[in-house]
Amino acid sequence: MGRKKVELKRIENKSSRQVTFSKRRNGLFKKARELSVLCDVQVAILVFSSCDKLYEFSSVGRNLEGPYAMELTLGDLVELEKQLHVTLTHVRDRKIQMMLESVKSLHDQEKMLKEENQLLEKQIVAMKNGKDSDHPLYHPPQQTTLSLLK
Amino acid sequence: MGRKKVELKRIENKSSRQVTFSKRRNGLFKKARELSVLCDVQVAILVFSSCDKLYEFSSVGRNLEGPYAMELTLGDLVELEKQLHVTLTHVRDRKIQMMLESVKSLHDQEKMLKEENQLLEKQIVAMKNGKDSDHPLYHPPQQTTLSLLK
DNA sequence: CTATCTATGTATAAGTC
DNA sequence: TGACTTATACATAGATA
Repeated sequence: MGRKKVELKRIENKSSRQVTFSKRRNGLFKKARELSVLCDVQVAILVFSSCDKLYEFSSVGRNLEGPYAMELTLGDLVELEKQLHVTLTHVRDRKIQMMLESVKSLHDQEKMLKEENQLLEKQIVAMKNGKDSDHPLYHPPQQTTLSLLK
Repeated sequence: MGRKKVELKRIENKSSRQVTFSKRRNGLFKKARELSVLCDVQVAILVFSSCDKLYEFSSVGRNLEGPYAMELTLGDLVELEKQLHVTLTHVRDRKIQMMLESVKSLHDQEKMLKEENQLLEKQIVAMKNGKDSDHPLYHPPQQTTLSLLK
């Protein structure tokens, strides 16, 4: 849509890529706004530049102008939450996955540590049984030791 | 962009609204794809029709096609992580927060368990020193016990 | 970088099948 | 319903300031 037909591949020249980004981003948002209004739908767009910037567009709140603006859009929040959930799911979010794995790993480690504790306690019991009873002995607390180490 | 200039307001005729929705939605997604490719950015679009349908577009995974698909884009992960962070911050995502708390809690518990283990080992050492040396004793492995419990 | 200009490529509203 | 067609409106690449 310009003087020349543009090839569909990454624009290598940095500055013209930046210019194109700015132009087309605005164009995209405009189209989104139009779609939202014309067809009475909600549109949200997230654009992540390769640097670190986030550009967002959202039609949420489109109908919230005027006297009802302050009415607190609980529905909108719920909607956003749904949207986010879907986004996260569909964008194959790796972070969630990594965190889930992290959690799992921690659970595993926790389990191992608990087993180790049991082993050590058994060791202690075994040693206790194998010696004189007048020795000062370790009495495992009835509560879990965890709470004591708090 | 058609035979007539269109007014920017909700299209009242249901069927032409549907037609326009379909056309413009595709157009929007195409534009998004182009923006994504040309400017090397990631774009996600969510469209919620007034009924209950969700239409999505996402450029994530754009660079994972072809022979390099398996090369694992660490950069993409980092990117996603950054993006996600920003997104989550912006949209005040609860899920991540809960997971982070869960992770923290597990870390805390892990720390406590480790401390407990140390305490128990000290106990054992103390008991060992307080008795005859010809007793069959527990020898803490040089490797971490964790690996043994694997 | 930001803004504007304009030739040209695209998107799409209606129309037609 | 879609799938094409076509006339037009719109978006925008490159140039220029």
